[in-house]
Amino acid sequence: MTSRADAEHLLVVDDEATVRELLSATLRFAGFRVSSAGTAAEAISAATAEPPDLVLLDVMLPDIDGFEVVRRLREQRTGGRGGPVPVLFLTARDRQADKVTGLSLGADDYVTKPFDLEELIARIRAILRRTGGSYTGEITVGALALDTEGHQVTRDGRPVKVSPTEFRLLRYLMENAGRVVTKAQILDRVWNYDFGGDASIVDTYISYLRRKVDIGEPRLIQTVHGVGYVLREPRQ
Amino acid sequence: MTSRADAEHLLVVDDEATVRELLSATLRFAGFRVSSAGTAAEAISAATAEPPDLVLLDVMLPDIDGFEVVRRLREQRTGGRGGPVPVLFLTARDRQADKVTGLSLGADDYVTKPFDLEELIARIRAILRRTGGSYTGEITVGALALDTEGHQVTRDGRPVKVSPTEFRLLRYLMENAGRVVTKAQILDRVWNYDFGGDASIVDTYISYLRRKVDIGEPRLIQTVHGVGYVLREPRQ
DNA sequence: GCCCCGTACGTCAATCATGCTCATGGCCCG
DNA sequence: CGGGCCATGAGCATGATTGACGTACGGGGC
Repeated sequence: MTSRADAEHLLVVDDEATVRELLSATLRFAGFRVSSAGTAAEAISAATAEPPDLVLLDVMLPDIDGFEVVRRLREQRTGGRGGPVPVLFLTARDRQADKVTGLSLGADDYVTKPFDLEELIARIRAILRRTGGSYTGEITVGALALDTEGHQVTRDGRPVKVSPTEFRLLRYLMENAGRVVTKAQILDRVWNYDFGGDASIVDTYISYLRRKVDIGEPRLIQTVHGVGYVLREPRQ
Repeated sequence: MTSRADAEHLLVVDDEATVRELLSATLRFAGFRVSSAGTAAEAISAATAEPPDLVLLDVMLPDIDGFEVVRRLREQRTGGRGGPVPVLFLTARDRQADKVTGLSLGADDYVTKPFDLEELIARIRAILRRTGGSYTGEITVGALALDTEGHQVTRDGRPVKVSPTEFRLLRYLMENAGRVVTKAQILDRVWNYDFGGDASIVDTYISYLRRKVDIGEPRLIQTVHGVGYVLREPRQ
């Protein structure tokens, strides 16, 4: 799944190496191709070398500010698909956010640090979808459909009401349909990274999901004893 | 959705880089192609290079005043569609407004800073519509219809009286029908960008709207717990 | 033209209602 | 027997609603 040649190409720009690496690793795992840069100058040359489909940009950089970077990127129309590169801003939660808030309404979006990685990936996909990428807002497995933009789940076309956590869990399972995911992976991706509780919460939520969305035959959410869970359509 | 080659082309002229970026990002997201300029001289050369369909012009520029810019733009008949370029003036709320009002130059319009972005986009579309664009002034979702030009809302054909803020909120929800929008997004787009208050005001206005326009079945304004709100027609 | 008043609107805070999250623990299956 | 399943309920976060207050605006009287 990682780094296919046709995968979307992201450019991560942040001066903190830790953040940069965390992001790069996560995004690569999520199936993107990722470059990174620690300064504005690096960012611009990287974008010139290989035009990204999306730039993740820390607003506060050591050399010049993020807005200036955006301007320069756009001057060179470095968008991987022809148009201006969309930019997702990374910003601290303080008042800097306000400025960016205004700035970021739309193709440009923003997230405040510390951010939730699932959330981040969702935003990235939303932007790519809007700017002509190949993502559709809908994932389908068997009779189940999940609309990420509308936050709606349907089974055989009928809407099913699910809570936010249930939604995130189901989305994760559907994104990884056919692949077994461990409880640890689920905890990492679906719950906040600072979640302190017990992993058995995953059992509980799997149970909730089964009751709500997996009541018909065939069963889609399957347990792999001692390993984890997998959502798949049994072979026909 | 962004920046198709056939999208309307706007030119943003403002000497404050922040405002310029704010506008550019927002308008790009709204589907326009956008150029920008920080001075009158830049504006004129940009308009010559690629004739815009509409100019957004700050009245107070460092080099020469906005009206002079308009005169020069029109001398060169730089309108993207043949006629004189329509201009949307950006002005402070104080005395400047009167001057612009007095101008009353046909297709032109003005907004006072601080403006809310939804309002701005609506005005832009209104002008483009008048000058030959393709936008219609009406949005419909289910039994609800909203006339962006006449500032009128009807439910099953019967008019509903809504306040200005209620109108902007409903318009935003209708423009994003089927997509969940967070309270933060609503605050960003529906309230002035310098609104400092609490996000709970959104709840309040949702409540107002429901009482006024969402009293029949099926309910169109739905709450997505922990995420935001969405206006949609339930599946049939 | 000026002032006064009433209405409408926007904002905030308090209260109430909802429903979500998560720990616990008993039972069952592999 | 360990791992998984799921019912239960406490505590908490979120949302809905309403009332109160301040202000802007418009109309009418002087």
